[in-house]
Amino acid sequence: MKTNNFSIATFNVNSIRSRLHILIPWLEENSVDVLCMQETRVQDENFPKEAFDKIKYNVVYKGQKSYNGVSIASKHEINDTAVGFDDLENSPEDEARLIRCIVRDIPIVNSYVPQGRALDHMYFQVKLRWFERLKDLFERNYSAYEPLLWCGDLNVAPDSRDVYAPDNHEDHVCFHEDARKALENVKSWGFIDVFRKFNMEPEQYTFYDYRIPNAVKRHLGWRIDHILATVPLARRAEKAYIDISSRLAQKPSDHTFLVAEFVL
DNA sequence: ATGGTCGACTCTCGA
Repeated sequence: MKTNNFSIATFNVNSIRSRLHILIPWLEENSVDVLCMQETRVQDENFPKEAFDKIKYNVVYKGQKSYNGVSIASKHEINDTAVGFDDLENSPEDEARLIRCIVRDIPIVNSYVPQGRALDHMYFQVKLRWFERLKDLFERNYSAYEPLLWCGDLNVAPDSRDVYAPDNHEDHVCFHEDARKALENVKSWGFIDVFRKFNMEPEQYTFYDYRIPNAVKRHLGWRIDHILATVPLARRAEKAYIDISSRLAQKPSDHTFLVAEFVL
């Protein structure tokens, strides 16, 4: 029976208006229940909602001019949408990086974690703090013993399998020990890496830098996009996989689709 | 070898 199946995907679109030619056909073909998007890079008044209306997807979003921006699309009703953190530090940028909702009674948190720029940059501290604030948000609003999905571009490769030439990237903001520990600390609240549950091999990447020639062919990528689930949901996961079609397309995104499927 | 390419928007920035 199909009725108890639940599928979710995450995709850093790197400008949603420039990626509709990939995004809309992909949704029609893959028909996931939920798609979490990051880096929409569009203000709310200019969000291409009609494209989702046409294929019968509901969509919620929060963006900023030129940078950041997050969105969740679903074939189902989207309930209890909220943006940003529920803390005193919350800023407009946070709201364009964090959106959450409930679909089919499953809470979904979609985040575009700050990249950090450089180890000695103030923004790297902002990044580390972001993971602490996420953990606080999970503790305040959710239970590790109930279904919950945390998806998005987390800008961290969790271990040495998740980046090419790991020895050369120990001082990179997406692989530095402090960044990996910050992610690990949030995971320790009660998340399972759904992709890793099914795929143990190294070199399975969700991001390939535009600036590296033939990065896909040469396996020069990063696994920085993630789908994490609390234990009661993770144990219902059936499969998870990376769909690289978006990186191979004409006018590709630098990120791929990441998909997870559950039997509820 | 320490670059490269995109996208949005100014003539540069962020990834």
